[in-house]
Amino acid sequence: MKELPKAYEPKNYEDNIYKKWEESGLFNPDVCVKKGFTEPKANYFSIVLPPPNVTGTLHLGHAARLATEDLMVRYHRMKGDKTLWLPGTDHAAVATQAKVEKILMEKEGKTKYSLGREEFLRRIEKFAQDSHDTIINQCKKMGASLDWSREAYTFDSERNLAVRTVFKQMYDDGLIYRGYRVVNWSVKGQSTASDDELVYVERPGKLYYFKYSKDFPITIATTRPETKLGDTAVAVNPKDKKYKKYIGQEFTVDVGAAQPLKIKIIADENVESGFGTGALGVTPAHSAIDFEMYQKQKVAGNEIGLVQVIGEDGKMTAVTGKDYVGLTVLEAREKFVDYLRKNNLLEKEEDTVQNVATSDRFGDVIEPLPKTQWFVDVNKEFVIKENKLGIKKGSKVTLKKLMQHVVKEKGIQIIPDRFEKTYFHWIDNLRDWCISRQIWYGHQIPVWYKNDEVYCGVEAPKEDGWVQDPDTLDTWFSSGLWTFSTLGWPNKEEWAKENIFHPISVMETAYDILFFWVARMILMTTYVLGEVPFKTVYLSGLVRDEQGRKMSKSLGNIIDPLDMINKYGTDATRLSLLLGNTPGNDAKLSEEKIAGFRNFTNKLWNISRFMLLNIDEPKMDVEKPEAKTLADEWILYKIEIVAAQTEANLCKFNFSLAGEQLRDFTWGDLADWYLEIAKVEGGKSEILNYILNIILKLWHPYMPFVTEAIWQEVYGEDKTLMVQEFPNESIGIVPSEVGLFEGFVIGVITSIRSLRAEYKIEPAKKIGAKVNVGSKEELLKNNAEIIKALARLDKLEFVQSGAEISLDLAGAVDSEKEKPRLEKEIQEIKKYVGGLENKLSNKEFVQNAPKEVVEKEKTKLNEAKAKLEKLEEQLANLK
RNA sequence: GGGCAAUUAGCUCAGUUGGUUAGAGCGUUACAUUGACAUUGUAAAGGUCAGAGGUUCGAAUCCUCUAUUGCCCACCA
Repeated sequence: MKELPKAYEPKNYEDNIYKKWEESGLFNPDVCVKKGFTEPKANYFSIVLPPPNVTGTLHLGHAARLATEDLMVRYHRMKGDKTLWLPGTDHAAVATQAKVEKILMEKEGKTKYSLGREEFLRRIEKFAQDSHDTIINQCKKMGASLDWSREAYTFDSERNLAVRTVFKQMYDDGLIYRGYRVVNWSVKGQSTASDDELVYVERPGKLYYFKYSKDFPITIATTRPETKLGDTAVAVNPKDKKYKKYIGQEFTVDVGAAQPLKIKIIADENVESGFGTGALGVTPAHSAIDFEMYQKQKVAGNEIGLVQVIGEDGKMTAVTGKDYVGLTVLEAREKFVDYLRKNNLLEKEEDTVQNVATSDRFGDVIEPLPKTQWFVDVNKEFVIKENKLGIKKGSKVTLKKLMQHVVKEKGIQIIPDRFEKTYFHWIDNLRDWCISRQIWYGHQIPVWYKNDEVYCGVEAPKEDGWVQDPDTLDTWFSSGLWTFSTLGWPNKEEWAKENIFHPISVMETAYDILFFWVARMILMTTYVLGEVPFKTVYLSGLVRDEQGRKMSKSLGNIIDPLDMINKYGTDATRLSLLLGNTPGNDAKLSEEKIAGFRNFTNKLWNISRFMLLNIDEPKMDVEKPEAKTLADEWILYKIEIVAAQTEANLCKFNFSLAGEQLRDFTWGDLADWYLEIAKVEGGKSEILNYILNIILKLWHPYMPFVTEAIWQEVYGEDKTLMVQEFPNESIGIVPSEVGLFEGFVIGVITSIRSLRAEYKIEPAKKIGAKVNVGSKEELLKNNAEIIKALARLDKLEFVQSGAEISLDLAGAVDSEKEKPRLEKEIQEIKKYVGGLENKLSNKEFVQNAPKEVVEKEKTKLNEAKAKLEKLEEQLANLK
């Protein structure tokens, strides 16, 4: 007989257990094969960890990723799949650089420029390394069974090679180009930002109605008067009668700045006649939309000019003349409005709400500016090579089409599927992807210049005199390669060995990076490998606070997973993230919830403790034992059901449901009912041993630490639960019989209760009836087994005599209340039967519905009829 | 402006293709507790399933509209 400590203390076990797991090497699929836990030819199952940024520490979002993925990985490992979970971290270029810059300024009062590129990068590297170590240790705290031998970094040399290789390939295919475009410029960050990195903020603004000059015929409206110094056209809707006559005309207007403006009147469909004055001042240099108009005109052979009036420093440029140059945007705005006012050109000022684009990383207002940048062309056709996407070799495709194709053709399944719509919608609106950033920390663009020559290559050109493009790549460029760059690509040998894990089985991530990351992986992988990056995308919701708010420092509502682990243990923290959620929906989390799961962890511990007290000699491998009593049959049936359900739901990604069913079984059926019966019946060593093993295995993917702790306490520290075979018991009893057993248990419990009352004995405590058992007569008549079973509780000698004479089940049924209930039920069933008969007599239904459905309906009808008879009989008995 | 969701007990949420009496956890209340577990047990109270209409023998579930909330995309000059 083994005895466990009275309560489970996570701290006494967790770190130790993790260390042992790690030392065993079993997180590595190759080791699992070598040690014989996995068949060499087993199916593979692979996940890559969405690499956490090296800027921060573990937050609940990470914890949720780790818990969910570890759940899948541990399940598949136990099932015998060759299971790889690949860890890594992200260099998060902009975020990391910004953070280090901030620290540098605060601690040393220095800027990156005063340090110089090289020294600054060294500082970042050091920061990244420290931060990396912290976050890796935190992952380990969560119990994540990641294969650390394969750890990768988005900015290490292997990944850098992959990035350069892909860049070169895309460049050669003409999919990457350098272009002069209006980009999102962050003055504060001194860098571009992609469209996805913008956050729109509503601000009160003013809409100014004005004319450029007295003799200009059209009034225009703007919220940004200062940019009007760079206007080169006025656009109107071609259908607008009011302005039609002006289209094509050219005006030269003096606006009090250095140069008079040359304004052409152009037509563009995108101009709404109803908004403002129906005419739009076109500023090609400082508005993405206007720039598009400019390009459209250019293609049509109508050059309208482009004047940059705001510089990268956020100040007015020299072209604006001595009155304006050097002024900030706001100063210039005031000055220009002043000018308009003085010259009676300002017709109206209107208060509006402006939606201003700000930089996600730096927080400042984005200044659209024209700049030469690198872009990925998503609409350019190229010839596709051999591929596994079901597209004919040699046909012409675009990156956009590839991205649409794989999801449309179900090469990739997105869970929940409503996100497919979002995905398509996003792709429809996708514009060329600006991939160059003016940051220092990142993959430098593998392009070199010499005089007017341009060279793109995986390696630098050998001759002297070439200068590399100083820009670096958007982090998502390297993240997009993550599923295969971590598996050795483009190193041929490595890739040949590791590509058995590609495509990744499941990409599990929160829905907020569907576009940033998931879409880009699809883009990159289909293009580079002609293969999908993953078969399934499982999108989790975000973790929010109790009131559904985002967790943030300013709200002070952050729950630190490490605090929770300290207080309640890792298993409880994991459960709180896994249970009570549905995919794609945000989860609300509170400390109370975690505390609740701590209670459950301890409950499982004590269930095991009790079982062990009643197991003679625990064995790791136990065949399914014989049931000696009906209670045994019932619990053995129940555990089979729950094992089957768990397996099915884990396969269907119903992680929450599976866990809840397991919990209900463990706490409800097993602890509250069966173990209580076991106290009375006794002699259950084998069955308890069998059940203990199964529930520990079933729970292991959810609660790896407590289950492993119990396992090792019982079977020795050299054993590990982690690679035990996951239960796949076959179900030997047909479900219709379960009612009988349920009835049995209820009967036993009810009877014990009343016997206790009647004979004033003290049988097992903590027993009670909670389910309606039907009438006393029915119970006695239909369930002779129950009486026999009661007799089998022979530890209570007097039960036999009591049972034989009369079981007082009063209280279970009140015939006064029972009668109306039965009548109501009969009425409803009659209706139900009527409906079914109706349906089945409907020829259209019988002919058109699938056979199984018709059969199912017939079965339902028979069942309902039987039930109806039974109920009518019951009612008759009552009368 | 376009799209996607949500609305079920005091709170947080389930509810698997429409089916008999809508569930769980937490909270509340009452009772119990000596040997697995107070990190416990048994029970009770608490729900016109947001509202209105429709389809159906039958609707929390399907359809339409309305209201409220949240999110995503686009951006209006």
